[in-house]
Amino acid sequence: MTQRVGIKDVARVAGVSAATVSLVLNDRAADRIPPSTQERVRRAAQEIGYAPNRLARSLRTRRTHTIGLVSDRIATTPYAVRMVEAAQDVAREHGHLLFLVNTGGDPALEREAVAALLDQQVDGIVYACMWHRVLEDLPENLPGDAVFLDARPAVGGFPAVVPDDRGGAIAAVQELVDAGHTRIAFIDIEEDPAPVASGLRREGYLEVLRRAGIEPDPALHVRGVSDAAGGMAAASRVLELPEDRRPTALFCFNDRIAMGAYAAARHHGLQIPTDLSVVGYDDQQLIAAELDPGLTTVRLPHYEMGRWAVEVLLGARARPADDEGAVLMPCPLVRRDSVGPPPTRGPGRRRG
Amino acid sequence: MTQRVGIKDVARVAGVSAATVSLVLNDRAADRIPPSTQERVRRAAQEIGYAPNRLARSLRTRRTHTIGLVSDRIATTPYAVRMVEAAQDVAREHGHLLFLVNTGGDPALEREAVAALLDQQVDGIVYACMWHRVLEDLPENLPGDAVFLDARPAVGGFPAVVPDDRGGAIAAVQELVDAGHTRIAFIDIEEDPAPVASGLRREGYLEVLRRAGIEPDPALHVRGVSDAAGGMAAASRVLELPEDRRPTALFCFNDRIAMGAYAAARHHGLQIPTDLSVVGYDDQQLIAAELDPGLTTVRLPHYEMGRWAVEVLLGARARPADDEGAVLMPCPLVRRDSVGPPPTRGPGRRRG
DNA sequence: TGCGAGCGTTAAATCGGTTTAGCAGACGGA
DNA sequence: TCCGTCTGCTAAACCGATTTAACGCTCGCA
Repeated sequence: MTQRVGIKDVARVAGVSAATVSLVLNDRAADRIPPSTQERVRRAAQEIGYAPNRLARSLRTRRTHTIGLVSDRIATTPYAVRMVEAAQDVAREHGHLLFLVNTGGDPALEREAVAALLDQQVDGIVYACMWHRVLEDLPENLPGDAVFLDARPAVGGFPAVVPDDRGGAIAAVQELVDAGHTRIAFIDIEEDPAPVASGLRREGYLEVLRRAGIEPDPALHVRGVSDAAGGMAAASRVLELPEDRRPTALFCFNDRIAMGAYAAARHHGLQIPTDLSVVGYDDQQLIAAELDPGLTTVRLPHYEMGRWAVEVLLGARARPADDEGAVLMPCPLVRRDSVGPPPTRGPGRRRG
Repeated sequence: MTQRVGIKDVARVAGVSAATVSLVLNDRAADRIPPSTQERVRRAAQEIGYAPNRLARSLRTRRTHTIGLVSDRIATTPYAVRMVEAAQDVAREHGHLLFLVNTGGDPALEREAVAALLDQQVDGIVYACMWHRVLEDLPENLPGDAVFLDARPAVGGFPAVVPDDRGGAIAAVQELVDAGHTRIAFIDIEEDPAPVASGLRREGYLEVLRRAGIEPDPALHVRGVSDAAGGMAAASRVLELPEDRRPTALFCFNDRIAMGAYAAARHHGLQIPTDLSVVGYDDQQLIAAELDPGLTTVRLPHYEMGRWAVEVLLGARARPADDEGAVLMPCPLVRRDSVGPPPTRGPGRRRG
């Protein structure tokens, strides 16, 4: 695993000094060294397969061309994995290597991870979370130029990017309103404390209703445990409402809830999308694309956010001003086959 | 992001030389330096918050305490993500940092990634694949002490770990036989070339039938595209067989296929597990645990394999002998609720 | 002949540690 | 008193690159 050939070997073969080799290979030679010598050096390097020891280089230049991604669990759960992919892609595009550290959210481990990365002289650190979070306590050794991904520190001054959950919810619910629905339930998740996304998506939901002049019905906002079983239970509750209060469409907090909603619909003999329309959130490939019919949902822009974070970190994208707050990345609607017009025979439209 | 305090600062504060500081902090002082001095040095280091620059240290010691994980896509797909988690865990336990590189399977990128890691002087490289694969061509610059994860190089000499697909299939099908089934279909996937796992799981399937004295019925081995729709189509084909040839149990190549099999069962008015038993493979949380009823499946030991690979790489676990071939990691059966005895009224048992 | 300028190249310092060889001083024994 | 040993510490080399200051040479010109 040791580096065989060094710059001195190249120098010897080319019949010049190590300094010349360095100059040539780093294109600092410009007009100081004649093309003939440059050619000789390059050929020698090529010939003996020279590749500079990046450690030595970094020690001198104080730039390692490495960055660290410290996350709670994103690299180890199937949810937000594309953020890692994006981070890696951008790193590679800029000739950087990516250190990955998972902390499981343990503050002590986080501190330790940041310290280890700093000891390695990384050029920058991205602090990423699996879900949209607001962070009260940060590792106190986090460098000032860290960038936050899918998380927003309570204190200002750090660039941060989070999904536009409110906007995504608006798109989702608008899709249902556009299809003619007026009785739209929001199958939220039950968690304490309520996740940031929950509040924001609810806001979006209410916003669309308001714009459409639909009076929100508190009975249509239910909560369930965030899995298919929970979604099934919660969805059942609204589907069992008396016919005139029953929703014709469900906006589900996430795709797993939606998966449960599908089961509930089956249970109640309702066909999707003929009798009931469903929209999810997250666009989880393993669910949304595999359900039958395919689930219309909102995509979390993990890849885009990952790119943004590392691009800002590496200076390839302008750092937002300190007082700008977190950047909101749009969540696009992904249309599949779970939305249709409300059933004509069913609970009719009231105002829409 | 620069390191403020260096070893010289500690030396100055403690009133000794840098050499002494180094000796003390690396516990090479033993009996050469009196406790009082050691104490003084340590206190000074603590006081000014000294942490050694790992780059400089590595340059001298020729050990970076970093390893590289180059993979096709594991870090960016929800499937085998736990391998990354394991790799990271083991790395941390041994005081190492993990470089992550995804190549998407592109040989040029792979070569480039390996080169970049070697330039960084990593202590070792794990070459990982998303699925159990046999590799014909390796990046030619891969160091001789690389370890393979979920992949087996065609050439020998490299430690490698893969899942025991044959054993997992045996456990799965045995579970069905033990429940009393004799007509068991294998819903395989259709891919060209056939994945290694496909052949191995088929072997396991046939092995159990043989042991149980059940004549394999070629009509019960069908293939479909590897997603829920494909699984539904393929499962439908066997469920539409005449009643006396129809299977009472399905062994599905993976959980997505099984998800489709659930849909097919519903379509044919069959209740799981009363009318039809189903076993999957992979134990994909998003599917197996969320289906209703919960899917009995076989777990791919991603975490265990990831640990194994990095432990071997770091010498924490004995390297298998060169002629041993790939290590087979057991795939445990995960019992949930999709297996029951065959229906009594249904297609009866023939020999079992 | 002497001098300055420009050209091509390199010696040497540097980054921040580790490691080896050895120095200075105290002490003990002959 | 002298020598050897032991104790406690440090100077200096080293890892492998980058970077700066400057050297030697040639050439042109006065």
